[in-house]
Amino acid sequence: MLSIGEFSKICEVSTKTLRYYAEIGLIVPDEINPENGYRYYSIQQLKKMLLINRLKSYHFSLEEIKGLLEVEVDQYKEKLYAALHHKRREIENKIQAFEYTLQQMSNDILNVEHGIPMMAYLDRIEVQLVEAQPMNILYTRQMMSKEEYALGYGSYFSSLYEKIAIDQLTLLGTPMTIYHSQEYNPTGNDTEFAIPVKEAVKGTRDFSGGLCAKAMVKGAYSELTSVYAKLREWVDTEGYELVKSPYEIYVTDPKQAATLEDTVTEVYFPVQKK
Amino acid sequence: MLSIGEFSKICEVSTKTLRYYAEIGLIVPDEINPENGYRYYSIQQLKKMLLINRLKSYHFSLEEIKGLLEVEVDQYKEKLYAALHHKRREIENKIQAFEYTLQQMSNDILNVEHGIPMMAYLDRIEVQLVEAQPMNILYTRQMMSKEEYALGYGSYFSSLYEKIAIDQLTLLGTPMTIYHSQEYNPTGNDTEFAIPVKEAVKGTRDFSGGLCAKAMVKGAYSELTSVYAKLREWVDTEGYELVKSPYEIYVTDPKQAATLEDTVTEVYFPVQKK
DNA sequence: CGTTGACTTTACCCTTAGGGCAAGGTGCAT
DNA sequence: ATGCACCTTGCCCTAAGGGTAAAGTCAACG
Repeated sequence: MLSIGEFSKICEVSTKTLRYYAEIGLIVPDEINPENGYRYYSIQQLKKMLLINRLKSYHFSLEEIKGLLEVEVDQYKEKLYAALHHKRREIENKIQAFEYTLQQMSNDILNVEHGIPMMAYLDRIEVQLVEAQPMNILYTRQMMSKEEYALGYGSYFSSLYEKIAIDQLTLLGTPMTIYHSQEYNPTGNDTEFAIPVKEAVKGTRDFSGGLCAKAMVKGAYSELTSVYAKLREWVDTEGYELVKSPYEIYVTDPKQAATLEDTVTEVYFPVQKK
Repeated sequence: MLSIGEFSKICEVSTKTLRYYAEIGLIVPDEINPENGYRYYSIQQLKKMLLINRLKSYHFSLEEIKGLLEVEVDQYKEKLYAALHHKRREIENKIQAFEYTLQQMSNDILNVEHGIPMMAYLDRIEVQLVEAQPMNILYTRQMMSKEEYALGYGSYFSSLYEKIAIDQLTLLGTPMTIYHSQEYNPTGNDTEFAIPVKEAVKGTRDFSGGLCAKAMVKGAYSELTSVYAKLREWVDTEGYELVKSPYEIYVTDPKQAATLEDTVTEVYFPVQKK
């Protein structure tokens, strides 16, 4: 039997950590002296502790590790296998996210190097008041979570284009997205994908148009939230109010644009004077 | 002036977050109604808030962001530039660390696929009692933190080899490291790098040898801590005690070994019967 | 046998970046 | 006047321990 100090030195974890692990039931000393409360660990527990350390180094949470260690023997192998694969995916995703961050950063670093303040582009966003023409649109509408958003964005337009091709409809504009949810809801947003067409067949509807505050975004979508902020600010300070769902028009088809830099998106806020 | 709710919707942050930011002084509403405590944000604060959001997306902590925003105008550009570069390095390091983790994991995943328990290698570590021969070693000794460790590990041996070449000394063995610190200290450890040589010139000393518990590690160093654990366990259960500093001998010169898999390291614990 | 120093115990507060909930006060529209 | 949406403060919660304090315990040394 090893005292907590000996055990901690062998495993290279602090005694504090060992007490914490005992508290949460991750690894409880094999023996506790009932007189003085001293913890004693067995040699067999060494292997368990080293396994915990390894799983920790793989970024498993203590909760996850505990769950894994409590699995019955006959399921242990499968569960461990699944957990490792799942964690690997998680880490790969984190790496991807970090790499995306690096990309975003590099843009701002370039700007700052050239003496351009990071948020300077905000002042270059121009808002205009325009009268949007009513149209007939082919549409599909559903709730979308943030993940589906990045994933299936293109596929909805694809199915619309497919229908246009099959029914031999006449294109009258570029694709657009209409955001029907009042506020941003992380669990899901009521989103409509649409393409203007000439023929008023089934699956199409009127899109009413009207007075709109309009802003243009060139390049990456990452600045879109800022454009929304800018539009809302404009609507507020100019004494208008939002009366229908905001929408975006993808002037250059994202699938066709050679580089991301060339894409042009227009954001519309249907408004009226307060 | 915008109420906290309006401001929060425009910037896409929660009101809770805005109150928290006011509390820590990151962004304080331009006006607070002294009668009812209502917070009112100005249009100008929008840009600041959007900048905060962007810096947050670059994984700056709120503390760091606050520091950046408080910098005087004449230093702002340089500080921001430095901070962005520094953060980029941090993220690159994180990616590297994650990629290293993936490598480590892949090994265990393979094992589990083949039905080998993850910690099975522990049982294959063999500990022997050996009598180490006394030697004469050329040495250099200093405190090393964990970072220096990974960094300058090779350079210390390089300088020893250089001395051997210049003074035309005769090599009698492969390089070794002696750990003089009793316990692992994160801030720095008393570490000695040495190479056995024939000639007892200045810069060399006697290395006394004696009874040792010895274990061998093949391949990656990542399992070294387990080997230390195993050795300590062995020393404990067999009734020995550590009497001098543990040391490692790199049987295959790390610089020469074609692949990491081929490297062989021996770990020695000088012991005596209790 | 007594004392000292090393080791151990529990208990409490601290960390990040807010989320959740409750109780109570306000502003605006009907 | 009433209702409802909005706002306020205050308290407790998160993950994985670190730091410190006060008090009890162990083993070795003289």
